[in-house]
Amino acid sequence: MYVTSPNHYVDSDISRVSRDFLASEVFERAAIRSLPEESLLFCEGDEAVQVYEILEGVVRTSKVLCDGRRQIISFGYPGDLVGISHDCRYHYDCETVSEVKLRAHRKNACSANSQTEPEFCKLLLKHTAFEMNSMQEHFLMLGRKSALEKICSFLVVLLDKVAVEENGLMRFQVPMYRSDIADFLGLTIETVSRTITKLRKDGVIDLPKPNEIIVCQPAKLRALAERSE
Amino acid sequence: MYVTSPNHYVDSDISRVSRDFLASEVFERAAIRSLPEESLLFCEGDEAVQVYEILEGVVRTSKVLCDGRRQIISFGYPGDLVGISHDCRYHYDCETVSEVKLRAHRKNACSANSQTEPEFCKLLLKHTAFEMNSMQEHFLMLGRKSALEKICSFLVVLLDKVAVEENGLMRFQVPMYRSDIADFLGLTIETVSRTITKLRKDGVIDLPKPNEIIVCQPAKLRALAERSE
DNA sequence: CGGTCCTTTGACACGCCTCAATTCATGTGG
DNA sequence: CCACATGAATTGAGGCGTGTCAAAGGACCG
Repeated sequence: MYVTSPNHYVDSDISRVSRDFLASEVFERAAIRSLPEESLLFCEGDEAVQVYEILEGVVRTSKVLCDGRRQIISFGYPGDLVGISHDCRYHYDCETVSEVKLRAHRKNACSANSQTEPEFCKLLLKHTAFEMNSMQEHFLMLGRKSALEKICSFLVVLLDKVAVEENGLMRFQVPMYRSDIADFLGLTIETVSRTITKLRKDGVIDLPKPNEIIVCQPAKLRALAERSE
Repeated sequence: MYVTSPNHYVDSDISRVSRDFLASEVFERAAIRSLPEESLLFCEGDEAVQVYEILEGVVRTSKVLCDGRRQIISFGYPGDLVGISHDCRYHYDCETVSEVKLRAHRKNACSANSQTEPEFCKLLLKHTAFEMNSMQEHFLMLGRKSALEKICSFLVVLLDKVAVEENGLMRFQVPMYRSDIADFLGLTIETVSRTITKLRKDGVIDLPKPNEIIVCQPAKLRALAERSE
């Protein structure tokens, strides 16, 4: 999952398409695995044999600098693929945020044969090309948005992705820690917390629990995601 | 071109591979075009018919927010591909930085047929997967590095990519404006200028002209790219 | 020589970070 | 069922890095 601005040209069915296609029997039977929360799926540098498809739960992909600074690349939700590699090495870490169920496909961009598996290659291509668009949107946010805009953009994405209506209000879970959000948005934990508190005090959102958000004013949240004032 | 940290697993031949392969006669004869500096190649939203391969010169790809804030996604150097799209729309602008010669290929990720052109699809896949790695490195920089680290990382990439030795010192051109560098690194023009001046005063680099850099202490430059002090 | 555009430099403000303490949520053992 | 421990989230005070605004310098060109 990447934080994207509203004026993008989304092929909104790509993840569904991916899921259906991978779930089909075109390829070898894929192994389904379950992992508890906060467990490591793979590391930067590991041999990238498999591509993983998230079926349930949330994962995070990240890179770290030698001094410990971390940048979370993306949060992977059901339907997302992680681990695609062009050279049979993973270039980032992947860990579970919550309990996760996933399907492992024993082919990758490097090992797939374009002659015998053209459809698989085309699927991976569409997926990576689509993901690149999302990453480009995320660039804009990391490089050019304020803390408030970043947090609001992040919440808007979750709102559109996983929120459920309840008494006319949209409610959703935030399964990741504040530190994950901070490392995803290029902020500190404290700034994330302060910004969320500000949104709560302004009546834009409500926080029944730290990991649960109710959006009281979705339009305002979306507006704040675009410009600071 | 993305700013990358040194501890990445690079298939350093990918751009050469791309160039050789696309230059071959496997596909239809591709049109070669020349463009003057500061001209528009395509816009976000345009129909993405073609993929472009840079032969000479430098291009920049960028996205802009409605209020004018801009983020440069990448600088494209000879051997790079720009314009790959999964849904036949370009999702960013592409302009020339210098005079540019390029080859236009009349196929894209969306229009290519994986059955009849498996090699082309595989090539695009390898290219996009490779570029995703570079973008992930760039995330780390945008989100977690200081101005000094950003500038040094940027200069190190140029050093490794285009510098030539002269009297035992590495020298290279910086074809883009300070504003381009600023929008690429998520800084302001003034901060870019101040940081470059600091590097000059510290004796790490020399600036015979604003657009020409001599690296006096490459090791120190590389060290500064990793940690602020 | 004058105009234009880019770059550099300076003064100042402010947003976010740092460090530290407090509050809160959750789980455990008595 | 309630103290206590643990780890996360929140809140506060203060400093620093980078942005903002403005002006000066420099390169290039007609």
